[in-house]
Amino acid sequence: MFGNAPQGHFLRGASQGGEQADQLYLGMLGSLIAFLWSVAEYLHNEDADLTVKALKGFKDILPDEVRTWQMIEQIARDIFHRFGFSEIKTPVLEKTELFARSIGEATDIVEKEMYTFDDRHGASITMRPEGTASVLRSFIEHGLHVQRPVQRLYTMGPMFRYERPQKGRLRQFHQMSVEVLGSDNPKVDAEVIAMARLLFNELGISVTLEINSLGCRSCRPLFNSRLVEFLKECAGRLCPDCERRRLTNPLRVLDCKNEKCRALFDKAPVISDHLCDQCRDHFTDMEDGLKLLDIPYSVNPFMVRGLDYYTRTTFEFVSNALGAQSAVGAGGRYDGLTKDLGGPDIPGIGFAIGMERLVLLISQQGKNAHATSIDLFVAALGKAAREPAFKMAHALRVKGLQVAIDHEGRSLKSQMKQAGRLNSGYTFIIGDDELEKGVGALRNMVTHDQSPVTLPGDLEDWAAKMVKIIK
RNA sequence: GUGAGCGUGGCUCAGACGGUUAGAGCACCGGGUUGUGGCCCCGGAGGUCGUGGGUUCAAGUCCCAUCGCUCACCCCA
Repeated sequence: MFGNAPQGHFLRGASQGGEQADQLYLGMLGSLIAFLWSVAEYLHNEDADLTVKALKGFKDILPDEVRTWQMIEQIARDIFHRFGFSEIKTPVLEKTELFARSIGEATDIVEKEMYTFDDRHGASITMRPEGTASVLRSFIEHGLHVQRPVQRLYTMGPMFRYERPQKGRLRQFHQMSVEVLGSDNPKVDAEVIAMARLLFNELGISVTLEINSLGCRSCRPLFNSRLVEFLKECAGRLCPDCERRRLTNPLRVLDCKNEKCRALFDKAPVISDHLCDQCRDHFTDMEDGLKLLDIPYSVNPFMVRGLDYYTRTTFEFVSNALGAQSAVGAGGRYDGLTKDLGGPDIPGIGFAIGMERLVLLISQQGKNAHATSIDLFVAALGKAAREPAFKMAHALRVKGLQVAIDHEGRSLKSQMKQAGRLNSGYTFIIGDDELEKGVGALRNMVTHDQSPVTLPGDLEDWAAKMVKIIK
């Protein structure tokens, strides 16, 4: 913003400073003009707003909203633990190769959405766009499959994708994701789906479940080639979007909302007709599992996932209250992925839930986070009371109470107001009178009862006594 | 990457056909109660009307540009 100001004027003036006084004078004048110039330029600069704002698509989660996040996380952890899952935390940065190999080179995520850059030694690294790849990398790297035949893991944290932000979609977003590694049993698929279902139920939000099977590496190619062939016959009669998708992402075409396209697709090949025997059995066994647990669902043969690693079971929890980004949670089976990442061939299934979308739903229909509250507000009146009050507040905090205190020397009325705002259970009032008598006033903020409490001789004993009264 | 809508105190928004000191509610601070919260009443602080330019005697209002936000396409959690 000072970029166009004349440069080097000071040096010029200084280096020739021995020559003549008026030259020095001219140099100083030049400096002054340059300074005024840059100030004027600064004042006229259209980017003169000096406030630094968050990056596009990156959002602050303010304290009020954090309470909702904490509630979600607490309920989620509780449920995951009930199902025998353990938390794992992996780094946000990984080698770019990890995602290229797992998600797929040709996917939108890898092609144009990743935050990828070279580190200081020129190695290509990427901020994770999703969680599964990292968890599997860690699983393989530490040989977790050796410790236990079936591992149940979950993780929570930020993910990054460079997309145009819109409702329910940010560049930094957060997921809770869950992985079961080491079993290809279809009942595990049903169990994992049931767990997600339970989480939505306990959060009080209504979502519908859609399931599908994408087949495996032996039967999907056949379906794919039939589909591509079919679409080739439709060429020219499809909507522009579909004409494009026909070549880039054939499965997506079947999901088109255009009526003319839909009419054409009546005769399109359907994945369920092309599943191999094992895949079909797997799917029906999973359906049986869902029925056994009374999990309602619908089969959506057009459901397609944007990550290449999915095989067989895929599923999505959708809501019509989210705008265009209707999926709150989604996942599927990814048998073969560990092998692709250079590890042993271990089957797996998992899902991810988008936190921001969950929060959006909860704000509309879900259960509210508890209001925050504290145990006690210590109100000190007058200079003499402040130091003892400060010591008492600390002693109570050491004993485990949630205590607030005001250091600004405000009026009692103002301090009472603060206590009310903080939802304090009690207020302890100490002023000159109380100091003199050695007795403070403990006010119950709910019943308005006020009772005298002797000021501490021994701080610790006193604090212990107070805890008994208040708790 | 493409398209549309919107930018006025911290938040939600009013501001007729351009016209003189730019308003309200919520929130905040103080007072009414010489030391007692939520309700009520009174007062206060807080805005270069996103930014730059243009038209005009006069621009929050009209025009152009630019930046930002939002929603949608695409794609995904």
